[in-house]
Amino acid sequence: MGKLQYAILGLLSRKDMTGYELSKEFTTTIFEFWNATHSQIYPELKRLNDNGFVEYKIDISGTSLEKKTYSITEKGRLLLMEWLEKPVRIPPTQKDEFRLQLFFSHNLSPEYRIKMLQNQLNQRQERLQHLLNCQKKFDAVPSEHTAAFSDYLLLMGGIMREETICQWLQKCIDMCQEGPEKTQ
Amino acid sequence: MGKLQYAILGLLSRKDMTGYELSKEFTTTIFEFWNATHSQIYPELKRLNDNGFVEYKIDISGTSLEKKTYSITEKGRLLLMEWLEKPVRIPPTQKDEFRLQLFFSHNLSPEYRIKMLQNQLNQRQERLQHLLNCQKKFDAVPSEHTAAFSDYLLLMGGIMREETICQWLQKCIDMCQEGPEKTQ
DNA sequence: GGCTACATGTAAGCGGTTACATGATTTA
DNA sequence: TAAATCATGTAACCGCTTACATGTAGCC
Repeated sequence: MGKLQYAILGLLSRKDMTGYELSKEFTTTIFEFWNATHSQIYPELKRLNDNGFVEYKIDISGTSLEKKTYSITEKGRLLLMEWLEKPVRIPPTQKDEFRLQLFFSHNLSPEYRIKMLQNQLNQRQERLQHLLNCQKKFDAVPSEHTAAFSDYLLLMGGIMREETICQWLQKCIDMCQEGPEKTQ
Repeated sequence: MGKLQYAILGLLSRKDMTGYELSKEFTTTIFEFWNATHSQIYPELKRLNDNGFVEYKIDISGTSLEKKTYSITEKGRLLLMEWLEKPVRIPPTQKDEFRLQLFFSHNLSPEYRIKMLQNQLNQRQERLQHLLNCQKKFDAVPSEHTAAFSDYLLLMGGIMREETICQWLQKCIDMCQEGPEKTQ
């Protein structure tokens, strides 16, 4: 049932990697929609190996440092495909601390509510800028079936999402400012 | 550090409630951005009570059924305010199984990729429709400082988010269909 | 009388985070 | 030679889910 195994199998389906390299992939490439640290990854790799979904060969770098380079097996590829073909129900809840705060913000002064909205807006604009910079690295839309095509779709989704959140936050700020101005 | 306590304190700041009623709030009112079941709520209420953040009085309904109606204390209100005033960093990762699948979808046939995108689109459209129905219940924008105003802002955000996700998914489908058509 | 909703708890297990623990290699 | 990075593991703890467990009240 655990999803981490599919994330690992998926990454290994793109490229053979060590546990260390996998953990870097989690914090750099796919951190927007999944993450894991080495303390989860190493035990999971052991489990996947025990069940025959991955295998590894040991490389020696330098004189004695052992590296386990993992690759996905045919059995692992079947498990990955099985999961990919299974339709996913969108979860009813996406936990979001900021939204929770906003929901209870009637306890706050109007200035403070605007302050917290502005703070979120700044952070979202920063993230949007970062994603737009990532998009610049693509000089054209990658052709289908390449791994880069999926990257592009996900990046596009991220940009659209951040843009909308920024619009929403701005609209919230505007609505909060309308009130006091009218009464003055 | 646990956020559940703030969710409970926030709900109790709106209205005195029993643990049972709280659990219903989680599954009906705020389920979009937080959730919890009674097996988490009851122990948490006990902890909050032990620390003086909430208190309760026992009501008897019928002849013998005991209900503990909880209310937030002054100390609890201070803790809630402290949290509300603390700026929240947006988390780097929002786990999303569908995006993870899409990221590895180069292993899939083009038809299957479109199928999974279409499936998500259907689900998102359904949710959007539901949120739009909720919005109809507001015949006007509630005035600031009322609890309903926050409800409205959150609902607006949900609608904007779902609309954008639908647009994104549609765009993904279009881009996946462009390729094959060209080659035919 | 039977079903659904009301009402309150505990326990086992899982996924995930943080900290503990060790050692080699590379680079400044 | 000291620091950063590479590399692999384990352990304790926490939040959350699922299941266990019990009993009352209201409705058909």
